[in-house]
Amino acid sequence: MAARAPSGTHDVLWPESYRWEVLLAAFAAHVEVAGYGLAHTPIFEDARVFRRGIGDGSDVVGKEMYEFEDRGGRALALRPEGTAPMVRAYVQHRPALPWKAWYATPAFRYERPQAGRYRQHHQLGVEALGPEDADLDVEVVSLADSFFRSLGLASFGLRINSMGDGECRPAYIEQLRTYLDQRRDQLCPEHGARLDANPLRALDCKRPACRRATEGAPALADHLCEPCRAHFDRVRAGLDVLGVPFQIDHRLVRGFDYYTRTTFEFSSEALESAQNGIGGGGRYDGLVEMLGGPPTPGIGFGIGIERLLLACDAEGVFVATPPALDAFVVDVAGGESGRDLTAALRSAGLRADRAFDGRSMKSQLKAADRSGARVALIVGADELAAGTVTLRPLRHSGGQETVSVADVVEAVRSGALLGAGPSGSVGSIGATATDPAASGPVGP
RNA sequence: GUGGCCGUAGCUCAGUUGGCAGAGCGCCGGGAUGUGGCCCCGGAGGUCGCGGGUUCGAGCCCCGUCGGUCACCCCA
Repeated sequence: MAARAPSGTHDVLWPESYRWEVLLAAFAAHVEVAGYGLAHTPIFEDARVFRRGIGDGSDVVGKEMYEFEDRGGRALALRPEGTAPMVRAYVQHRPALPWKAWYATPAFRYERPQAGRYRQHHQLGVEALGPEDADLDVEVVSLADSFFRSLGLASFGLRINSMGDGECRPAYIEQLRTYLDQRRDQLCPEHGARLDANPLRALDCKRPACRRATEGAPALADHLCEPCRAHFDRVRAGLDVLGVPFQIDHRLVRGFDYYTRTTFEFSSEALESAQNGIGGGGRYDGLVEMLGGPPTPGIGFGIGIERLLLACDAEGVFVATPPALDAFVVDVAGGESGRDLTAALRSAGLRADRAFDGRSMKSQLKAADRSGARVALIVGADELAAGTVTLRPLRHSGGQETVSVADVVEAVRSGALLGAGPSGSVGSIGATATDPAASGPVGP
């Protein structure tokens, strides 16, 4: 039996991995101009970091966490999400507030894989700690929205809700519990049983039974205390002014217990599959305290890279094409000359590859063609004797040219015979990357 | 965790009432003396996921198992 990646995990190979590179660079650029700095935290944490923050009763902690004991008997867990570790890092190091950080990380959940759902997936996200200001909520939400749009996405929706705070939520939960208690037999088995632990979950349930039973349930937004109501109003007004379209969704509860006030979720409308949530987040004003820090508000979002790219595929946007090689070296005269020429090209900053194993010229040229290089540099017995190299364009049918060894690097660099100069070194995104003319082959 | 569907070459798949394991693409080589793509010829590559059963005989039928995939729940 050949070895293979564990269930629910996947490899990202070239050229798809190039797309990931460009995506990460784009995200970094997008959030760093807004003052967010990259933070790396461990891929596993003391399991209590998640139990306390996300909540024992949540699905993610209760049945999906990858928990293990290390050789020293410590209870650890692979991170199921990005926020709790970042907040743990804040509590431990106490950087100055406001603390604005971003991350890119794998996340692990033991679930049955399906389209758009993995046991190891990858998230991009930001966290902003300190301000209670509703304008920070607006900043964080619009940052995600504008990032999606910068990739070319257009078919997605944003839903927002307010979860209230310690002041108003307990009273609302009692009201909801009373309402649902009278309809307990109508709820689906799972949420009927969990009604006492967390009745909010029933609002989020998609089963028709729960759906019907919660139809006329009181909405949290109608029971917010004055500060929470004012906060929510200002968030909505800010999004309106910035032109970020959204819908209020009273059922939007989300699966982590730490959320307070603003919660939000982005869904692709282009994805056919069931898992169409491409990003989500919310405010977590109590989380820092739960992890042993001083009362400190915070808000953040996470974006699922795999789902985001699936959504891009569905919309036909964010097509990142790796830059072509500048040259491919073919040597049928012993190999020394080709070896040295390849090294010289690379030292000069050009993208160059070559053939190995002394194959026939036909074979080497075939490899040159497949490589996507703009030009083949051929060294045979004649060139070796004359101290020259033959430049053969590969992207169009023009003639070839003989250049002295000393002039080869400059000839490739200047794009002689090629109809264009050498390719750029780093990919770009958005309009540039989605425009085939900008990243496709060149030539007359 | 539950359910549907599917496991044949590197990839996509065909394989008739059970009777010699195939195609396309890809890969390697060749098409005279030094030239890629298009075309032509040839070649390599398989424990038919694995284990049992039925049968003279199983890729095909039966049971189990593992894997993949989609869906539920939940989430990125």
